[in-house]
Amino acid sequence: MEDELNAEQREAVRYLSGPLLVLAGAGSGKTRVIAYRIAFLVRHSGVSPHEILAITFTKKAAGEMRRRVEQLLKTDVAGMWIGTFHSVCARILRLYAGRLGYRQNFSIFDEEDQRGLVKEQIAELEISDRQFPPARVLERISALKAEMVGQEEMSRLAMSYYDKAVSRIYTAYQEALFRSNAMDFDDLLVNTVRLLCDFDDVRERYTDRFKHVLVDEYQDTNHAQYRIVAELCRERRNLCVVGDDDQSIYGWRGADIRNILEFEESFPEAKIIRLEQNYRSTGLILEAANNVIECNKGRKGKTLRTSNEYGENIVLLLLSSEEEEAQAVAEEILCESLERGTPLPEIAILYRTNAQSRALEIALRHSGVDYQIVGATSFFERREIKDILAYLRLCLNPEDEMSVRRVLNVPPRRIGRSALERLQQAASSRKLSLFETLRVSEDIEGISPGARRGIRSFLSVIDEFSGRQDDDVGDLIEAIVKRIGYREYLQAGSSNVQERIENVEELVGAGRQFAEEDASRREGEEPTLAAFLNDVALLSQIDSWRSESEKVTLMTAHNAKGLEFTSVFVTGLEDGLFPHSASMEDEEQIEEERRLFYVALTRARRRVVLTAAARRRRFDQRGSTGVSRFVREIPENLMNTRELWEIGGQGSMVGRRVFHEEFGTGTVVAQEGQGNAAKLTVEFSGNVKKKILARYMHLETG
DNA sequence: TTTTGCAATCTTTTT
DNA sequence: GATTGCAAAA
Ligand SMILES: Nc1ncnc2c1ncn2[C@@H]1O[C@H](COP(=O)(O)OP(=O)(O)OP(=O)(O)O)[C@@H](O)[C@H]1O
Repeated sequence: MEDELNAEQREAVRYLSGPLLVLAGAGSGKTRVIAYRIAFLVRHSGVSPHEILAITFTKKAAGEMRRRVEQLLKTDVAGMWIGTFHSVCARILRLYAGRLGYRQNFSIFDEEDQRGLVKEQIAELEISDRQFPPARVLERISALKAEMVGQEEMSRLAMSYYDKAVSRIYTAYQEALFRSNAMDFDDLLVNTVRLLCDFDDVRERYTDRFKHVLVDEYQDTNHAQYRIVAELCRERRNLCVVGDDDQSIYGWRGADIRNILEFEESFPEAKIIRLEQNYRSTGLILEAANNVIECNKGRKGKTLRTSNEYGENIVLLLLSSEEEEAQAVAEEILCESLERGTPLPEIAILYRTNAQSRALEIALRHSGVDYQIVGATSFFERREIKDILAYLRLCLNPEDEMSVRRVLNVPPRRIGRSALERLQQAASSRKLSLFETLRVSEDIEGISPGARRGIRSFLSVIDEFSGRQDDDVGDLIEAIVKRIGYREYLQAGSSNVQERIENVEELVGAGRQFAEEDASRREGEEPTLAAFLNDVALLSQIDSWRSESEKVTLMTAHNAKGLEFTSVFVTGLEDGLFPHSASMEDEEQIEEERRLFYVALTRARRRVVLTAAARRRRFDQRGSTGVSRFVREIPENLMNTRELWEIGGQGSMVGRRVFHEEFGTGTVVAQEGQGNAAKLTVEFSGNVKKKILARYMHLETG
């Protein structure tokens, strides 16, 4: 088994004398170290799988890791805990949430729930939601939680008007969550830290159990996650983390790159092993990627070499519009697949923002290239699915206010805005949860008889099914759908009836499958409704992706983290898009964008194609956009540029920066005609104006 | 109360 | 260019 490792990897696999950081660049076999290390521990160090905790970035990565280890050991490792921080925390909290005053069956609020709840608090506090957009406030709250700054601390620290308002919202939000017996994503981490710190017996249970802890993608952990790791390793100190500071791309959601940069300070006796051999990419791709990432400051600094072939140049395609860019990508993919025989699943199209997928989809469909999109609206985010899930959540936890609000009147039960308002008022004046208020709604004035009947019928549904939480999940879903007449409801109203009904059937199927799933994949956990809801709430976008035969994959660069493809297309490489304009004011944020570009480049084994469009339709009318600065950081001799853009393309060139061989750089002030035949009036430096045919100009790329 | 239609606002990335 | 929010009509 060990001959599939190089000397440094082997050292990392075998090192057993305390905290270990494997710090290494892209494609250097870090993830492989984790898998082999687990196998090594089990086979040669007498560690039982049951005593190992491994953290991956996604559920999908966890599944692959488990499979890899089982392949190496040729036995199953059912007892090993492997999953994301969030799923591991949820599992611990299912047992111990009671210690923190929650009830066992707490709900996990997804982003939509969170936003709704924040919004509600803002309204209740009579704060302007124009001045404090819920999404921004939520971002802020989430960042605070990731940093483990509690409400009390925040209210003490808040000095500015803005922070004081955020602090009040934060407090109200936490109280509302607690009233709903619910946790958001951040609470899962924060509450686990509290549990491990404040309850010795709980901590001991897990520190006794987990003799070894391993963490992949350590560069994207936040402070709360660091605390969890630190608590779990407090005594044994058998910790192995792997990561690459140059691939830290989640700073914007609270990930703290210092976790990896300052690992030695946190764990003073730590050993650091560097891997310098890249097994994934061609020499040229690596050289390009290295040149880009070297523009960042404050790095650990790493060497990365490869003995793979040097390979072919990167291709840079410059197009006039988003549509042409997409078409060019589609054509290039057809070529590649026909001429070189690259299988479509070995090709990925990456982009900065999800919105970019649209044009690509149209072009691919047009060219008859099958594709698969990661992200977008996933199955479990569809309205009909979330409706049913809300009922399931209520079976376990009727205090879940967001779910009550979601489905109290779905299907319609004549409980409209006025009735809901009454209920809400009564709830807050009597200090009851919304659900409890429903129970006593008979004594509440101003509710129409129809609405009263609706409330009774809603309550009877919930009562009926909360007694049946132990049913097979699939059966339970089917029974609920029947009981509330959900199919009929869909049939009567909405668009896409067929599709929606099929989705409901698929959910029933997913429930059945969950109930039957073999125990090893669940690490010995029972297939309870709570476990099902956990799973669903904590799915990540990439989890639904399986490399499918004869399909190219489209996804954001973020989702491509950790993956590899023979051929990678990185699209939309314009200043303002990648790097994104929202990140362009701040040097640190630009560096994160650069790391993201580095991640994108290093996904490729053999071929990289970069594309940019001169014009792009966007509602927030971006001004002059040139080719991304990141592209210009790649040495020119490593790229073959194909300028396929028509300089005067469709639409106006006025305001664009252009370049002329003789006169240099200027700005277009007027245009007659279209395409390369257009006559452009260009103002060059020193107020020199010239009228020149577009075909003699170049679009300024920088 | 529900449905429909228009308007405003928004997208950067996601567990 | 779509989704969500709000107002008016049924
Ligand atoms: N010692 C080795 N010999 C041959 N191939 C290897 C070796 N180690 C790793 N690889 C291969 O190199 C590729 C990258 O490995 P892996 O995904 O573990 O790297 P990584 O450092 O986690 O990458 P990244 O940080 O870019 O996600 C994989 O295809 C893996 O199979």
